[in-house]
Amino acid sequence: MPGAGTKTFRAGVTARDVLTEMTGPLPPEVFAVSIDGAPGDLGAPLTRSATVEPLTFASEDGKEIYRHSSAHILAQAVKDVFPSAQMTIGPPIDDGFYYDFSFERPFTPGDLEQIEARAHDIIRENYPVQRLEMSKEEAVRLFRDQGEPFKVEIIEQIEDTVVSLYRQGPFVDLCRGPHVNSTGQVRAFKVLHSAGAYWRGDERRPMLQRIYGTSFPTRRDLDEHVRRLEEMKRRDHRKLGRELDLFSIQDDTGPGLILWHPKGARVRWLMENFWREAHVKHGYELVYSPHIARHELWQTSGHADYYADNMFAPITVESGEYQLKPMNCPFHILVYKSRLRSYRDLPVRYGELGTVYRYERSGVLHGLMRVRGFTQDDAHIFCRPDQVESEVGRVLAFTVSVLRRFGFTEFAWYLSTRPDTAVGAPDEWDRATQALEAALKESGLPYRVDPGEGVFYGPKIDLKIRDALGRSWQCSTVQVDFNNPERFALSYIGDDGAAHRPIMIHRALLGSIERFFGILVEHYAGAFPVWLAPVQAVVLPITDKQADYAAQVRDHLAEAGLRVELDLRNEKVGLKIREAEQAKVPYMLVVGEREREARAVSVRKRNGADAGTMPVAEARDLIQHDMPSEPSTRPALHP
RNA sequence: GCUGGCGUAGCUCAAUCGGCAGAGCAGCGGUUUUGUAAACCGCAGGUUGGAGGUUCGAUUCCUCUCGCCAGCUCCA
Repeated sequence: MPGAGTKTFRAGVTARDVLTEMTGPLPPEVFAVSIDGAPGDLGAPLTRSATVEPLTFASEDGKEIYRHSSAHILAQAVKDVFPSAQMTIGPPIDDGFYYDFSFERPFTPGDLEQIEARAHDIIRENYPVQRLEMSKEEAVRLFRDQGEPFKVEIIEQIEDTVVSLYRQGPFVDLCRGPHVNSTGQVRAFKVLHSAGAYWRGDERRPMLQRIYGTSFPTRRDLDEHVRRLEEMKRRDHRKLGRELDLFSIQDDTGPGLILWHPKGARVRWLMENFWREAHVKHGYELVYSPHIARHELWQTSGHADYYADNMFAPITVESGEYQLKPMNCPFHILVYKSRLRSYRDLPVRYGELGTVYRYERSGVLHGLMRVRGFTQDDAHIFCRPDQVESEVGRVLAFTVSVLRRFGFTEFAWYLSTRPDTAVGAPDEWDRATQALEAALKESGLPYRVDPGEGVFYGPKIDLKIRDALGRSWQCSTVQVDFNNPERFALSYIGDDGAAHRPIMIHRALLGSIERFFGILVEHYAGAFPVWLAPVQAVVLPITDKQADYAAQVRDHLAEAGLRVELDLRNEKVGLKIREAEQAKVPYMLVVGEREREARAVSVRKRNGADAGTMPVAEARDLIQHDMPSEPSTRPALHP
């Protein structure tokens, strides 16, 4: 940093003065500072020696301040346009900010336009942003006078005796801060949309009107972000699912239940074949279990009590009540229990693509991402306590290799520790948590600890993957379970001849096949990699004089195991290409008179790339080399 | 589940103030034998999500209901 160094100032000097003194006039993009690592206002007075650094939008802290100030500008604009709207809260969020208002009706698109126009004025007017401090009583009086009951409620819950407020022009809001130096420092500002939200997220409390917006340091960054939002829309798996004829969800079937069409089903079985082969290679045994079971089984497992809200109602049959399964674990446990186990047998690894049904509230259903019937790529590992670490290590390596195969290379790992309400002895928890942590360390994977976020029955590791648009999705999870071995009285005979309790590890790599498929559709924008493409190549004869030859080409490739189609329609090749492009077929093999005479094909790759004319065998090799050569997955921890 | 918005042909969308429901694409029939992202002509396609109500008359207004969308909440 230019001007880095140490200098002595009089107490009470502002951060701005310190920076100016040491590095010269502040560049306009600096709108706040970090003081010993904590974000602060440019105008913050310094009372003791500290390290002062400029903050810009480039840092996470800076981005939050910028968006938080943007939310204040939004609130000021709303109050100007609709003085009767009451303010509540307005925090920054991942890609922007929102502000919740209590208002007599929902905001219309026209309202939002007016609000945005007013916000632009406020930015242009460039009000200085000023921090004020006052006693709680004074602040309560101020907001009560201004008719802001929600602000009063917030202040009354603050424990400090003094609260801070920020003023910009005539507008004042309660806020911890920090904020930008003046409203003009927010450059590119956009109101996005509005939706209802409850005060404090509680549906028994008043419905508020939330306005979402976003802001960036330059118009270009904002445009880029808007383009990204449009790209997300373009890739929406619900839209592509219909356009590519992959799946449907129909009213006649019911919400949250998926119909897999032939093309989608083909991708699914390719995913599943790979999954099964990879699991067998990694020492798993595959099992199958029924979709319903006696309700008593779910009482034993505990689901009937703690998971009841997510279960479909039991089905009454002559011999009692049966329950549609929301989980696979009890079945795998019963397979384990079907005979006596020796310590030599462990670990036992059971895997299943198990379809489960869960009652999800109607408002939360979303395409393939949140459904009522889905297939978990589930497995349960029964092992000795001393095997937990190595088993978890194996799972981590396996997970990475499988996800890489599907095209994901960026991972974020999370270790969740003991929550407040938990079963199992604390020292058991400590040992298991240490085993998980050791496995992460051993694997060389960077991870974050989420304290208290574990499941009640044991600690867990979660993995989030980043997709092509930079969004992250949680798919994989590895969970240690102390509870079920206890509930089902699982045991194995140790080398001492006595019975011992095994530890159970639940794990899913893809999470749900449906959801993971949806993520793949969006990640690839429907253009699946060749190994997953429902149709890998289409043969396009130019006239029906090449029909016989085109059929030979098709047969040749099909015999080599490729998924190939033949387009014999009486249409111009331009149309056939257009439709193959729209279907995102990776290879188009055009055959006209020239190709027929030369026993060749003209290869066009999807997105227009011309790969030239070549013999059929060469085209076959070209396509085959565009796929991973075998389904095996070697551990590949380091991307 | 809650709040708001929206349901018109297979898809994308029109239809003034309550006055005969329409287009493009897809489909079907024909013509065309075609060289790297849309040939031409014609035909057919609808209980306007469903039920009820107001009205001489409802896609349009009202009630209920089902579904979808954006959020909230939830997410072992």
